[in-house]
Amino acid sequence: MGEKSIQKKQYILEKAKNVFVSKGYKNVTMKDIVEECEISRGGLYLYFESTRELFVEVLKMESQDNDDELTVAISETDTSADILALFLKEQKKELLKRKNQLQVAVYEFFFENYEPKKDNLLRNQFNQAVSVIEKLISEGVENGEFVCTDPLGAARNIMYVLEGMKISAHTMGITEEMVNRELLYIMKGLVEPEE
Amino acid sequence: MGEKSIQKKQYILEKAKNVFVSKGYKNVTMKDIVEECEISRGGLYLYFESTRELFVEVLKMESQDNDDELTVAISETDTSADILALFLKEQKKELLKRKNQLQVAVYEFFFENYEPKKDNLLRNQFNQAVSVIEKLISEGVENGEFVCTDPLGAARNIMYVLEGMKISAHTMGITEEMVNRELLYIMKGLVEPEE
Amino acid sequence: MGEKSIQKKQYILEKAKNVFVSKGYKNVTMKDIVEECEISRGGLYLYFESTRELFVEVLKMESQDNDDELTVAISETDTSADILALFLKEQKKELLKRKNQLQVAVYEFFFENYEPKKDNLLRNQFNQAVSVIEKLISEGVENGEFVCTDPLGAARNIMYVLEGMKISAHTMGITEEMVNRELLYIMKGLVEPEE
Amino acid sequence: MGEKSIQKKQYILEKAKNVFVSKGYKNVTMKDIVEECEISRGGLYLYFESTRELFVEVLKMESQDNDDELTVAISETDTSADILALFLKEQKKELLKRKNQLQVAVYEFFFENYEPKKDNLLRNQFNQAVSVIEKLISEGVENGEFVCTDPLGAARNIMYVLEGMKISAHTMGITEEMVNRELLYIMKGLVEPEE
DNA sequence: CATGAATGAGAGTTCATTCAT
DNA sequence: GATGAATGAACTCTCATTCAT
Repeated sequence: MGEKSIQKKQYILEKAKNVFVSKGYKNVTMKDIVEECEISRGGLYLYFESTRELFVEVLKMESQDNDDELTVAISETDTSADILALFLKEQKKELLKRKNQLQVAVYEFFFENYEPKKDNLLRNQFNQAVSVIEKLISEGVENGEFVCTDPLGAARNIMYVLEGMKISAHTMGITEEMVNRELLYIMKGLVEPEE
Repeated sequence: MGEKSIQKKQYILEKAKNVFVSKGYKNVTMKDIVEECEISRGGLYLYFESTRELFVEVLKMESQDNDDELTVAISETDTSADILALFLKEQKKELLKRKNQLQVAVYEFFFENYEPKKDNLLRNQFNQAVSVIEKLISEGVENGEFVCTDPLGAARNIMYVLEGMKISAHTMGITEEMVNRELLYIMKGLVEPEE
Repeated sequence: MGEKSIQKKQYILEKAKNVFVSKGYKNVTMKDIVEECEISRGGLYLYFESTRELFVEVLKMESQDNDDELTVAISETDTSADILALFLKEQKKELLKRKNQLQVAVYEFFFENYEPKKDNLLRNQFNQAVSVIEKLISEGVENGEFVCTDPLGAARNIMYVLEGMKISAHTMGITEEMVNRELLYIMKGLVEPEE
Repeated sequence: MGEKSIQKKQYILEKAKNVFVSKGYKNVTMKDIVEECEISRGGLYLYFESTRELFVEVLKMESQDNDDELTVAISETDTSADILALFLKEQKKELLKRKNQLQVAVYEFFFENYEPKKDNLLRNQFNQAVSVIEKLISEGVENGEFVCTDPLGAARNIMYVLEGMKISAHTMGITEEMVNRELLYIMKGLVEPEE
């Protein structure tokens, strides 16, 4: 497959992402993709043979993009608390933009394609985020910004709360106020330990 | 529709629940239901006109059943801490039984049928659970079992963690050990305040 | 079948007629009839076994009713010209009441059930009407009201024009003005012979 | 849709016409068309999405064909009376060929799709024919072939008689003799005015 | 007689997938 | 590589008709 083909593949993935964003995963048909891309039915099959394969590739593309963003952001900030705050702010932003994300499609995809044993992208991302947060909290404790006897536990707790809010946003709805309240509760737990 | 029909309707709902449990929501066709019930195509349409309607009814049935269970369980126990522990134990049990629950179907259904304004079953259940937990914590604080300056915040935090674990169970997998770890973290936050 | 049954049969036919009037012939299902009658599905089959049978009976009932009406009307009038005018006025009334007649159903029925050899209700009615008109014209000629050398031909011409207007009313539409114009043309041909 | 597709579309319309000719309009299903065309179910839907759309197209095709025929025929004849006679002869031919025409389907279609306000194909054809006949009669009067004080009225009368015979042919049956008789009556009215 | 639940055939429609060009 | 026509399986839904009660 020449360079030209790689560009076309990329083009298809961008268009496919739009479709998954607006229709989720299960609702998407090869026909939808073909129409969004304005290519021929047969043409699509030269590059991808199912919506599943398309979604996997879209996901790879996305996770690559996200990693890049995160790295960039972190490199521009200061203290641990600042970085954690920034991280949470990013999460909040994601949580609140409705109708504009791949999240539902991701859920639908993993419902069908959940693989406990093999590499699970979501789990890896989750664990990675836990590590980052744990490290931030530990550093924060060291330099006196945070008070916490179990940084790992706290990090996991934060991540599960975020996951909880993420799914809630799509099933029962969530407002900015609600997100703020939860994030504040978390931060208070780190800076103002209960006595 | 006489009494006999009501029984049949009930029968269909039981069978339909099985189907939703094993196939989720979106994958289910009227044909699936018909085959599980071993009735004729037209026969099913006498009672329900879409998988959507079937699912709504299954959900009503389930939430009724759950309310009953909860009430019964609570009436048999003692202190606030005990009740909270029992509640969490129940949640844990739910979390860990895989391939045996409606949860995925519920998610899929609410992705499609999310209604921000009107009565949202999931939100109502969530809020109800928050209230119960808040009350339990408050009572626990009063009788010295717990230490907590913000019972409502704590209750919400617990519920979001549970939601986070619930969705995680279906997308990245979760083990008993992981659940225990989280619940322990929560309980520790209530009984052993950080110093 | 007792008297009670005959009444019920009559009841069903009245209701069935409503359905045929509003939906034509081919669109009507046994279900439609059942719903209009508010009886059970099986109940209808005790009396009629198809929409075809129902329609045939409705038609018999109707043609009986029409004969009665015609007789009554004629007995109350005077000269031949008057009677012919009355007859045409009746036809005009029928022509112009849209959405309120069996005519479309009749057409649809005879399209499917046209029988050249056997007794054909429509042909009989047509021929009968031709005879009546012929007689009226002849009488009119005798008493100097009309001028016509071929009363039978004229009668047939009139009937075909009426048939033409009747079908036109349902396929291309017809207005009162248009009907008046045609009837006037016909009457002028009888009273003011071209020189 | 390339040239090839247009040919196929044409092919389907020809076959569909056969079906409409033999089964009328309402009785025809997409399956009937598919079988007549010997193509796949899905294949038909590539070109037409309903029997309604098919029929509309068949009708367009037919009316195009008819216009062509008429023009050709007229250009080859002489006097007004000759042309009128030719026209009536054509009508007679149409009237008498049973089981070989679209007429019943046309009626059924317009029963359902009668549009009083908008362009109504049948009305347009009717009016056009009236104009032609009127002109022929007028010309005939001018050159002494016909005697008629109201050419327009006569033209309309003729067309309604033709319509009447057309519908009668399908509901009560009509023979060549009957048609001849009516046409003769009409012609006599034009050439031998009553005294 | 009367009911209405139940059946199953059949119509409509959509798409994943193939394949000749 | 690319096209898009063609296929056929699968699903939804509706009714005529039957039959146990």
